[in-house]
Amino acid sequence: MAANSQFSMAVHIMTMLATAEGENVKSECLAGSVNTNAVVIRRILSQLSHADLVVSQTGAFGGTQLARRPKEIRLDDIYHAVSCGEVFALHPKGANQDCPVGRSVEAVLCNLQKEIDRTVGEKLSQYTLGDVLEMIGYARAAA
Amino acid sequence: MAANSQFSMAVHIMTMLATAEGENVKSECLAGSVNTNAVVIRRILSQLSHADLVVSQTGAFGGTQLARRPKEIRLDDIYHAVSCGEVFALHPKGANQDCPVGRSVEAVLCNLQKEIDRTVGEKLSQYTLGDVLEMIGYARAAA
DNA sequence: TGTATTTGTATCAAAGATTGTTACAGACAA
DNA sequence: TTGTCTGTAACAATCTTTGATACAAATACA
Repeated sequence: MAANSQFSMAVHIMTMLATAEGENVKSECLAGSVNTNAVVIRRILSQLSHADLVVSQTGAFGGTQLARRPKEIRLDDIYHAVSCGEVFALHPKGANQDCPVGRSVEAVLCNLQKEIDRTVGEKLSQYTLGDVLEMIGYARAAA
Repeated sequence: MAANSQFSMAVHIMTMLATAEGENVKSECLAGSVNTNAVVIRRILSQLSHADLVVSQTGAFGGTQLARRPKEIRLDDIYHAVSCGEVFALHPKGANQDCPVGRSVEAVLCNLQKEIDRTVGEKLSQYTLGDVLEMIGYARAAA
Protein backbone atom coordinates (compact mmCIF):
# COMPACT_ATOMS: atom_id res chain seq x y z
CA MET A 1 0.00 0.00 0.00
CA ALA A 2 1.07 3.54 -0.39
CA ALA A 3 1.52 5.22 2.97
CA ASN A 4 -1.31 7.52 3.96
CA SER A 5 -0.46 11.02 2.76
CA GLN A 6 -3.94 12.53 2.95
CA PHE A 7 -2.98 14.93 5.72
CA SER A 8 -0.03 16.19 3.68
CA MET A 9 -2.22 16.62 0.62
CA ALA A 10 -4.95 18.30 2.69
CA VAL A 11 -2.53 20.86 4.14
CA HIS A 12 -1.20 21.50 0.65
CA ILE A 13 -4.72 22.01 -0.68
CA MET A 14 -5.73 24.28 2.18
CA THR A 15 -2.61 26.38 1.70
CA MET A 16 -3.35 26.77 -1.98
CA LEU A 17 -6.90 27.88 -1.17
CA ALA A 18 -5.56 30.35 1.39
CA THR A 19 -3.30 31.97 -1.17
CA ALA A 20 -6.31 32.41 -3.47
CA GLU A 21 -8.40 34.17 -0.86
CA GLY A 22 -12.00 34.68 -1.88
CA GLU A 23 -11.64 32.99 -5.26
CA ASN A 24 -13.10 29.69 -6.37
CA VAL A 25 -10.26 27.28 -7.06
CA LYS A 26 -10.88 24.32 -9.35
CA SER A 27 -9.90 20.78 -8.41
CA GLU A 28 -7.88 20.54 -11.65
CA CYS A 29 -5.76 23.48 -10.55
CA LEU A 30 -5.14 21.94 -7.12
CA ALA A 31 -4.34 18.61 -8.74
CA GLY A 32 -1.69 20.32 -10.82
CA SER A 33 0.10 21.66 -7.78
CA VAL A 34 -0.23 18.52 -5.66
CA ASN A 35 0.79 16.39 -8.62
CA THR A 36 -2.13 13.99 -8.59
CA ASN A 37 -5.52 13.32 -10.13
CA ALA A 38 -8.38 15.80 -9.73
CA VAL A 39 -10.64 13.13 -8.27
CA VAL A 40 -8.14 12.47 -5.50
CA ILE A 41 -8.33 16.18 -4.71
CA ARG A 42 -12.12 16.19 -4.78
CA ARG A 43 -12.22 13.23 -2.40
CA ILE A 44 -10.13 15.15 0.12
CA LEU A 45 -12.13 18.33 -0.47
CA SER A 46 -15.25 16.34 0.28
CA GLN A 47 -13.88 15.42 3.69
CA LEU A 48 -12.74 18.98 4.36
CA SER A 49 -16.17 20.19 3.33
CA HIS A 50 -17.94 17.84 5.75
CA ALA A 51 -15.70 19.26 8.46
CA ASP A 52 -16.82 22.77 7.47
CA LEU A 53 -13.31 23.83 6.55
CA VAL A 54 -14.06 24.62 2.91
CA VAL A 55 -17.07 25.54 0.79
CA SER A 56 -17.51 24.25 -2.75
CA GLN A 57 -19.73 25.33 -5.61
CA THR A 58 -20.74 23.14 -8.51
CA GLY A 59 -21.31 24.38 -12.01
CA ALA A 60 -19.55 26.73 -14.35
CA PHE A 61 -17.15 29.04 -12.52
CA GLY A 62 -17.52 26.75 -9.53
CA GLY A 63 -14.69 25.59 -7.29
CA THR A 64 -13.68 25.66 -3.67
CA GLN A 65 -12.63 28.27 -1.14
CA LEU A 66 -11.88 28.31 2.57
CA ALA A 67 -14.85 28.41 4.90
CA ARG A 68 -13.02 30.69 7.35
CA ARG A 69 -9.87 32.72 7.64
CA PRO A 70 -6.51 30.93 7.67
CA LYS A 71 -5.80 32.07 11.24
CA GLU A 72 -9.03 30.43 12.36
CA ILE A 73 -8.14 27.01 10.95
CA ARG A 74 -5.87 24.88 13.11
CA LEU A 75 -3.85 22.01 11.69
CA ASP A 76 -5.55 19.54 14.01
CA ASP A 77 -8.85 20.57 12.39
CA ILE A 78 -7.38 19.44 9.07
CA TYR A 79 -5.83 16.31 10.58
CA HIS A 80 -9.07 15.12 12.11
CA ALA A 81 -11.02 15.93 8.97
CA VAL A 82 -9.02 13.49 6.85
CA SER A 83 -7.65 10.92 9.30
CA CYS A 84 -8.94 8.56 11.96
CA GLY A 85 -6.33 10.11 14.23
CA GLU A 86 -4.74 6.88 15.39
CA VAL A 87 -0.94 6.86 15.48
CA PHE A 88 -0.87 3.11 16.03
CA ALA A 89 -3.54 0.40 15.96
CA LEU A 90 -4.58 -2.05 18.63
CA HIS A 91 -4.36 -5.71 17.65
CA PRO A 92 -7.53 -6.22 15.60
CA LYS A 93 -8.21 -9.72 16.92
CA GLY A 94 -7.68 -8.63 20.50
CA ALA A 95 -5.66 -10.43 23.13
CA ASN A 96 -6.45 -13.88 24.46
CA GLN A 97 -8.92 -13.09 27.23
CA ASP A 98 -7.87 -16.26 29.06
CA CYS A 99 -4.43 -14.73 29.62
CA PRO A 100 -4.47 -12.26 32.54
CA VAL A 101 -1.46 -10.37 31.18
CA GLY A 102 -3.01 -10.15 27.72
CA ARG A 103 -6.26 -8.77 29.10
CA SER A 104 -4.52 -6.13 31.19
CA VAL A 105 -2.05 -5.08 28.51
CA GLU A 106 -4.91 -4.54 26.13
CA ALA A 107 -6.46 -2.00 28.48
CA VAL A 108 -3.14 -0.24 29.02
CA LEU A 109 -2.55 -0.01 25.27
CA CYS A 110 -6.01 1.40 24.75
CA ASN A 111 -5.31 4.22 27.21
CA LEU A 112 -1.86 4.78 25.79
CA GLN A 113 -3.29 5.04 22.30
CA LYS A 114 -5.72 7.73 23.42
CA GLU A 115 -2.95 9.65 25.15
CA ILE A 116 -0.64 9.58 22.13
CA ASP A 117 -3.43 10.57 19.78
CA ARG A 118 -4.33 13.44 22.09
CA THR A 119 -0.70 14.54 22.21
CA VAL A 120 -0.50 14.67 18.42
CA GLY A 121 -3.74 16.64 18.25
CA GLU A 122 -2.48 19.13 20.81
CA LYS A 123 0.79 19.61 19.00
CA LEU A 124 -0.97 20.17 15.68
CA SER A 125 -3.39 22.59 17.34
CA GLN A 126 -0.46 24.90 18.06
CA TYR A 127 -0.33 25.81 14.38
CA THR A 128 -2.91 27.44 12.17
CA LEU A 129 -3.09 27.64 8.42
CA GLY A 130 -2.09 31.27 8.91
CA ASP A 131 1.19 30.11 10.44
CA VAL A 132 1.81 27.90 7.42
CA LEU A 133 1.22 30.89 5.14
CA GLU A 134 3.76 32.88 7.11
CA MET A 135 6.28 30.06 6.86
CA ILE A 136 6.01 30.04 3.08
CA GLY A 137 6.18 33.82 2.88
CA TYR A 138 2.54 34.80 2.37
CA ALA A 139 2.40 36.86 5.56
CA ARG A 140 -0.15 39.28 4.15
CA ALA A 141 -2.81 36.68 3.45
CA ALA A 142 -2.30 35.16 6.88
CA ALA A 143 -3.84 38.14 8.58
CA MET B 1 -4.41 -3.37 4.43
CA ALA B 2 -4.80 -4.20 8.04
CA ALA B 3 -3.82 -1.25 10.20
CA ASN B 4 -0.33 -1.52 11.62
CA SER B 5 -0.56 -3.03 15.09
CA GLN B 6 3.07 -4.04 15.47
CA PHE B 7 3.73 -1.58 18.26
CA SER B 8 0.75 -2.91 20.21
CA MET B 9 1.91 -6.47 19.71
CA ALA B 10 5.48 -5.55 20.61
CA VAL B 11 4.43 -3.95 23.90
CA HIS B 12 2.30 -6.97 24.63
CA ILE B 13 5.22 -9.29 23.93
CA MET B 14 7.66 -7.25 25.99
CA THR B 15 5.25 -7.19 28.91
CA MET B 16 4.87 -10.96 28.77
CA LEU B 17 8.65 -11.33 28.79
CA ALA B 18 8.91 -8.96 31.75
CA THR B 19 6.49 -11.04 33.79
CA ALA B 20 8.63 -14.12 33.08
CA GLU B 21 11.83 -12.49 34.32
CA GLY B 22 14.92 -14.54 33.58
CA GLU B 23 13.07 -17.36 31.84
CA ASN B 24 13.15 -18.26 28.17
CA VAL B 25 9.70 -17.73 26.72
CA LYS B 26 8.74 -19.58 23.53
CA SER B 27 7.17 -17.83 20.56
CA GLU B 28 4.27 -20.30 20.72
CA CYS B 29 3.50 -19.16 24.25
CA LEU B 30 3.58 -15.49 23.25
CA ALA B 31 1.43 -16.25 20.22
CA GLY B 32 -1.16 -17.79 22.51
CA SER B 33 -1.48 -14.63 24.55
CA VAL B 34 -1.36 -12.18 21.64
CA ASN B 35 -3.81 -14.35 19.70
CA THR B 36 -1.81 -14.73 16.54
CA ASN B 37 0.64 -17.00 14.75
CA ALA B 38 4.05 -17.82 16.23
CA VAL B 39 5.83 -16.62 13.09
CA VAL B 40 4.23 -13.21 13.44
CA ILE B 41 5.66 -13.12 16.96
CA ARG B 42 9.10 -14.22 15.82
CA ARG B 43 9.12 -11.53 13.15
CA ILE B 44 8.53 -8.87 15.80
CA LEU B 45 11.03 -10.51 18.16
CA SER B 46 13.57 -10.33 15.37
CA GLN B 47 13.13 -6.56 15.17
CA LEU B 48 13.28 -6.22 18.96
CA SER B 49 16.41 -8.34 18.98
CA HIS B 50 18.14 -6.15 16.38
CA ALA B 51 17.33 -3.19 18.63
CA ASP B 52 19.00 -5.03 21.55
CA LEU B 53 15.81 -5.11 23.57
CA VAL B 54 15.56 -8.90 23.80
CA VAL B 55 17.88 -11.88 23.58
CA SER B 56 16.82 -15.13 21.95
CA GLN B 57 18.25 -18.63 22.08
CA THR B 58 17.69 -21.29 19.47
CA GLY B 59 17.47 -24.95 20.18
CA ALA B 60 15.72 -27.06 22.75
CA PHE B 61 14.75 -25.07 25.85
CA GLY B 62 15.41 -21.97 23.77
CA GLY B 63 13.21 -18.91 23.73
CA THR B 64 13.44 -15.20 24.38
CA GLN B 65 13.98 -12.94 27.37
CA LEU B 66 14.46 -9.23 27.96
CA ALA B 67 17.93 -7.87 27.31
CA ARG B 68 17.67 -5.45 30.23
CA ARG B 69 15.44 -4.62 33.14
CA PRO B 70 11.89 -3.38 32.48
CA LYS B 71 12.67 0.00 34.05
CA GLU B 72 15.51 0.47 31.58
CA ILE B 73 13.34 -0.06 28.52
CA ARG B 74 11.37 2.95 27.37
CA LEU B 75 8.29 2.65 25.18
CA ASP B 76 9.90 4.78 22.49
CA ASP B 77 12.68 2.18 22.31
CA ILE B 78 10.00 -0.37 21.44
CA TYR B 79 8.22 2.02 19.08
CA HIS B 80 11.32 2.78 17.05
CA ALA B 81 12.33 -0.88 16.97
CA VAL B 82 9.18 -1.92 15.12
CA SER B 83 8.01 1.21 13.29
CA CYS B 84 9.39 3.77 10.87
CA GLY B 85 8.14 6.38 13.34
CA GLU B 86 6.17 8.48 10.87
CA VAL B 87 2.75 9.61 12.02
CA PHE B 88 1.82 10.79 8.53
CA ALA B 89 3.49 10.46 5.15
CA LEU B 90 4.57 13.11 2.70
CA HIS B 91 3.06 12.88 -0.75
CA PRO B 92 5.16 10.14 -2.39
CA LYS B 93 5.24 11.80 -5.83
CA GLY B 94 6.16 15.16 -4.36
CA ALA B 95 4.61 18.50 -5.23
CA ASN B 96 4.81 20.11 -8.63
CA GLN B 97 8.12 21.96 -8.46
CA ASP B 98 6.86 24.51 -10.98
CA CYS B 99 4.33 25.72 -8.41
CA PRO B 100 5.95 28.04 -5.85
CA VAL B 101 3.31 27.26 -3.23
CA GLY B 102 3.72 23.52 -3.76
CA ARG B 103 7.48 23.72 -3.37
CA SER B 104 7.26 25.74 -0.16
CA VAL B 105 4.48 23.69 1.39
CA GLU B 106 6.50 20.56 0.82
CA ALA B 107 9.35 21.94 2.94
CA VAL B 108 6.97 23.05 5.69
CA LEU B 109 5.35 19.62 5.79
CA CYS B 110 8.72 17.96 6.01
CA ASN B 111 9.62 19.99 9.09
CA LEU B 112 6.18 19.49 10.59
CA GLN B 113 6.48 15.74 10.11
CA LYS B 114 9.77 15.69 11.99
CA GLU B 115 8.32 17.77 14.81
CA ILE B 116 5.26 15.54 15.22
CA ASP B 117 7.34 12.37 15.12
CA ARG B 118 9.67 13.83 17.73
CA THR B 119 6.69 14.74 19.90
CA VAL B 120 5.36 11.18 19.78
CA GLY B 121 8.79 9.80 20.65
CA GLU B 122 9.12 12.16 23.59
CA LYS B 123 5.71 11.26 24.92
CA LEU B 124 6.43 7.53 24.64
CA SER B 125 9.81 8.04 26.30
CA GLN B 126 7.98 9.14 29.45
CA TYR B 127 6.97 5.54 30.07
CA THR B 128 9.08 2.46 30.64
CA LEU B 129 8.12 -1.17 30.48
CA GLY B 130 8.34 -1.04 34.27
CA ASP B 131 5.53 1.51 34.30
CA VAL B 132 3.42 -0.82 32.16
CA LEU B 133 4.05 -3.63 34.63
CA GLU B 134 2.88 -1.40 37.46
CA MET B 135 -0.25 -0.48 35.53
CA ILE B 136 -1.20 -4.12 35.14
CA GLY B 137 -0.39 -4.90 38.76
CA TYR B 138 3.05 -6.53 38.52
CA ALA B 139 4.71 -3.87 40.65
CA ARG B 140 7.25 -6.31 42.08
CA ALA B 141 8.77 -7.29 38.75
CA ALA B 142 8.98 -3.65 37.72
CA ALA B 143 11.64 -2.92 40.29
C1' DT C 1 -33.97 27.35 -22.82
C1' DG C 2 -29.71 25.39 -24.12
C1' DT C 3 -24.75 24.87 -23.55
C1' DA C 4 -20.47 24.54 -21.30
C1' DT C 5 -18.34 23.89 -16.96
C1' DT C 6 -17.48 21.89 -12.53
C1' DT C 7 -18.46 19.28 -8.44
C1' DG C 8 -19.70 14.88 -6.09
C1' DT C 9 -19.64 10.20 -6.20
C1' DA C 10 -19.69 5.47 -7.96
C1' DT C 11 -16.83 2.06 -9.84
C1' DC C 12 -12.79 -0.29 -11.08
C1' DA C 13 -7.83 -1.28 -11.59
C1' DA C 14 -3.06 -1.03 -9.85
C1' DA C 15 0.23 -0.99 -6.33
C1' DG C 16 1.58 -1.83 -1.73
C1' DA C 17 1.28 -3.17 3.21
C1' DT C 18 0.07 -6.32 6.81
C1' DT C 19 -1.08 -10.56 8.58
C1' DG C 20 -1.38 -15.49 8.64
C1' DT C 21 0.56 -19.99 7.07
C1' DT C 22 3.61 -23.56 5.66
C1' DA C 23 8.17 -25.03 5.17
C1' DC C 24 12.76 -25.76 6.33
C1' DA C 25 17.74 -24.89 7.57
C1' DG C 26 20.48 -24.09 11.58
C1' DA C 27 21.39 -24.06 16.53
C1' DC C 28 21.32 -26.30 20.80
C1' DA C 29 20.37 -29.39 24.97
C1' DA C 30 20.19 -33.92 26.56
C1' DT D 1 21.69 -38.64 17.42
C1' DT D 2 17.28 -36.90 18.44
C1' DG D 3 13.96 -33.62 19.53
C1' DT D 4 13.04 -28.74 20.15
C1' DC D 5 13.02 -24.03 18.96
C1' DT D 6 14.54 -19.91 16.42
C1' DG D 7 15.18 -17.30 12.06
C1' DT D 8 13.74 -16.56 7.70
C1' DA D 9 11.97 -17.42 3.07
C1' DA D 10 7.97 -17.84 0.35
C1' DC D 11 3.25 -17.41 -0.62
C1' DA D 12 -1.76 -16.44 -0.16
C1' DA D 13 -5.42 -13.56 1.63
C1' DT D 14 -7.06 -9.28 2.91
C1' DC D 15 -7.25 -4.50 3.21
C1' DT D 16 -5.69 0.43 2.11
C1' DT D 17 -4.41 3.93 -0.74
C1' DT D 18 -4.03 5.99 -4.95
C1' DG D 19 -5.15 6.73 -9.67
C1' DA D 20 -8.43 6.76 -13.50
C1' DT D 21 -12.92 6.73 -16.08
C1' DA D 22 -17.63 7.83 -16.13
C1' DC D 23 -21.67 10.28 -15.33
C1' DA D 24 -25.56 12.71 -12.86
C1' DA D 25 -26.55 17.11 -10.77
C1' DA D 26 -25.77 21.91 -10.23
C1' DT D 27 -24.70 26.37 -11.98
C1' DA D 28 -23.49 30.52 -14.90
C1' DC D 29 -24.23 32.62 -19.00
C1' DA D 30 -25.77 33.51 -23.70
